[in-house]
Amino acid sequence: MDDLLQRLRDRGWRLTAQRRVIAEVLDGEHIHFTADEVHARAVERLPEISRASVYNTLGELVALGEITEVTTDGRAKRYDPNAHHPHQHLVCSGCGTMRDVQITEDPIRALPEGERFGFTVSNAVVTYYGRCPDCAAAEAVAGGGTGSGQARRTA
Amino acid sequence: MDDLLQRLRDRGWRLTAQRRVIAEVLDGEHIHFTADEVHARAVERLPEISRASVYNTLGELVALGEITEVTTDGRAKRYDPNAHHPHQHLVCSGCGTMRDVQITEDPIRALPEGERFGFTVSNAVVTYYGRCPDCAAAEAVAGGGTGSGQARRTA
DNA sequence: ATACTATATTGGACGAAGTCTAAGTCAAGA
DNA sequence: TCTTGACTTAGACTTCGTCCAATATAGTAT
Repeated sequence: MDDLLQRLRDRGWRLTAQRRVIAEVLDGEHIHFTADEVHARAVERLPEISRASVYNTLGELVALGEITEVTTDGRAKRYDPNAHHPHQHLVCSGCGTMRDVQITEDPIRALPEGERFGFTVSNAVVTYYGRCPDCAAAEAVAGGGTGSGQARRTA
Repeated sequence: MDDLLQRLRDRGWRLTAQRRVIAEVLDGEHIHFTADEVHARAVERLPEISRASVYNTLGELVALGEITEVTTDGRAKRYDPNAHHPHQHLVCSGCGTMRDVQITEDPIRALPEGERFGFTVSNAVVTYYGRCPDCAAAEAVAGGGTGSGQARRTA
């Protein structure tokens, strides 16, 4: 973590209390927080920190390659501190929880030359969706619906 | 397209002018529109159609499996009418263009049992990122910058 | 053809997520 | 210590999407 702060200082970052706290929050957990979650935890240590600073700092860390932005569905972006080890994500379509996973093959090899349309393909993001044990259990209790949820609003 | 409307009627859909127009818009193009783009095009044919109806109808079509919702970045969701042929997406990180692509392997098989953490994995989404020929050419002309741009806001 | 009713539509209020701005603050170097 | 440009802040604003009560209407029964 000190590594992170040192790297940032080396790149000309001004080290403010806000940035330090945000770095600490990201470092402490292996969870992928949303910006609001980062803010909530930062506030515990530095009550006057603003949402804008959290957004600014997260954006800068992404631009510097220190963290990765993950957009799974239409919900809030999540920030993945584990940017230095390539991995994919497994997301619960019930509650949105996200886990890092390692896969056994390079997905880029599954894309044949004839399907590249002249693109220079540099990156593949694989996201797995499913139900986490908790949500699966909650569903089993709630009764045997199809599980896809919310086919129609109830007006 | 009549197929689509027929399928929907068979499933008990009430066929309204609004739904017909939305289906027509989706059918006409191979582009993946946002909800607002769908609305804009629907308004041309049925000026009084509301945003709410577009959102409702798109949501229902997704729930019925007739179209697919695609979220690439944190922006508006896009709707992919090509839901009956499984495919993945190739996105240009320069201009955002998106193409449908077919891959040769089932990505779910690349996720070992030990990496599933008790989840019931039902779906895998692969998104390839790269440069389309146009953007690559533009870069070559513009000179050798890193191209990732915008490291810091200029206050 | 008419009436009926569950379902669909509408506009607008509301909410979540994120961006922007102008004014004030402060870390780091001279 | 002084200076200054980078950083932070509050809050207005934008975008995307959802929800609601009131109204309209497709499809069916009569």
